[in-house]
Amino acid sequence: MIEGAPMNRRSAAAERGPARAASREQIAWAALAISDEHGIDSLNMRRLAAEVGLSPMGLYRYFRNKEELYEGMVAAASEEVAVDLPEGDWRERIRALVRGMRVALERHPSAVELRLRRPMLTEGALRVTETGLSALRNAGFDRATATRAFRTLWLYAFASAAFNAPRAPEETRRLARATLSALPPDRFPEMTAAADEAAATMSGDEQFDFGLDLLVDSLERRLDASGATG
Amino acid sequence: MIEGAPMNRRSAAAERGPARAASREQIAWAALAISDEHGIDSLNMRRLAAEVGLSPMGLYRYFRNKEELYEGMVAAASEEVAVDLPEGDWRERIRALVRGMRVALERHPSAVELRLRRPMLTEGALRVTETGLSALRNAGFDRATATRAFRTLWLYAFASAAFNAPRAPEETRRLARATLSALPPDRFPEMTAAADEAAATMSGDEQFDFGLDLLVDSLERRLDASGATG
DNA sequence: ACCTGAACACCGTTCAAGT
DNA sequence: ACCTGAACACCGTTCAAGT
Repeated sequence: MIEGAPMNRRSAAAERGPARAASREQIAWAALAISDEHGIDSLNMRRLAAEVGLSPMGLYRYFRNKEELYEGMVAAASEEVAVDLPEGDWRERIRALVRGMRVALERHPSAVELRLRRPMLTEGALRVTETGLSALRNAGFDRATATRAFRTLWLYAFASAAFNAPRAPEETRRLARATLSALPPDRFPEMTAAADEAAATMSGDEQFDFGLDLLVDSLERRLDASGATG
Repeated sequence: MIEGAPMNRRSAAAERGPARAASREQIAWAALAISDEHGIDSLNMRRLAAEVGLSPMGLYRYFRNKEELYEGMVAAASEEVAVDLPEGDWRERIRALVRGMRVALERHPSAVELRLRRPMLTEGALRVTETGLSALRNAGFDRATATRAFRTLWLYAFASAAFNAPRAPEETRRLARATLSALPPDRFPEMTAAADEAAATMSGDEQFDFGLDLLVDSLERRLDASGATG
């Protein structure tokens, strides 16, 4: 929960209209649901208002404008990242956190798109960073390295959710495979030969873990090196 | 050049109107310029038409609809990635390519945003991938590893351009620093202590190179390992 | 055949009018 | 004081009317 939003409206006038909205947060979730399913451009105030049982203008009591609604959506989505990490090895802890980020972000592609437009320092997002920094610091990284490392992992999770999670993975792969193998081999020798492999890298757990392992392996190596030196 | 667009309109009726558009590509570049500077939402057909000296409806002779204009913009931006790599060490070659991607993408933030909505297999983009795959294959990676590795590097370049290149870097850092250091230290001990370091990771070459080195170092290690084994 | 202005169906938001 | 419907200033795109 981000703030003490009014949760007591429903009892007052519940029967009228469909699914009457009770709070900023509930409206933000409804907005997320619409734009995750139909695309961010299909979210409009009139549609959202109907969804939560308000007049279009009624929304402006909860959000000053659409931009503020967007902020609420990002805040809602970032609440969903799991921050209870397994005990034990720091590599497994950080891997679990980054995997959890990706899962949550893939569920809310529109939140990723909104985050792209402007950094949003919501409490949910800060909690994730705090958890990641803490895991890395406890592993033995100095403060500067830990912050740079977490930012890199954070970027990787966002990138995977943003670019490696198409709405229709199978269709995307098929299209990519067809396009690549139809290229002129004299100018695109590698891609025509690797059409299948390239299509396979455009989504999926295997690709995600490949990159995550690259990052974590390097970090481990640096930690060992600094431990040997200092 | 992506296709043989008509380049000979200017001579026909050049004097009328400001900067009369001569081709699909020139219009796409004008659209990129507008949306890179003022944000993708500020790009509209009426404004673009005025910019290139056409009536609003005149644009529809070049692009069937706005979506097709978007495609043209992504195609134009991907032409700008440098694919002439330095001779020598594969690590320097691949680093140069990924750095070049980031530079080009940062110049065209709106193209990154558009690419997010849908994969776009333009010739310029495919040329970049072909170059990267070729560099990795020549270094000795097998086909499957080379494609997964390039996809990871590709993701990293896009993520850096998308999330680590704010329109106003200094203001973003200042805001982040202020927000983080104002957090309650009992619940956010790491972030309040690392506010300066965290703000520094939100943009800049140092952060970019940190992550790029993590990836390239790991790849080098795998190459050595596979060479020792096979 | 080519181009265009008026028009239509939207959408975010203001504002005066309701209770 | 709270809510809302009409209205305004947009925007993408259709379509009939111009040349």
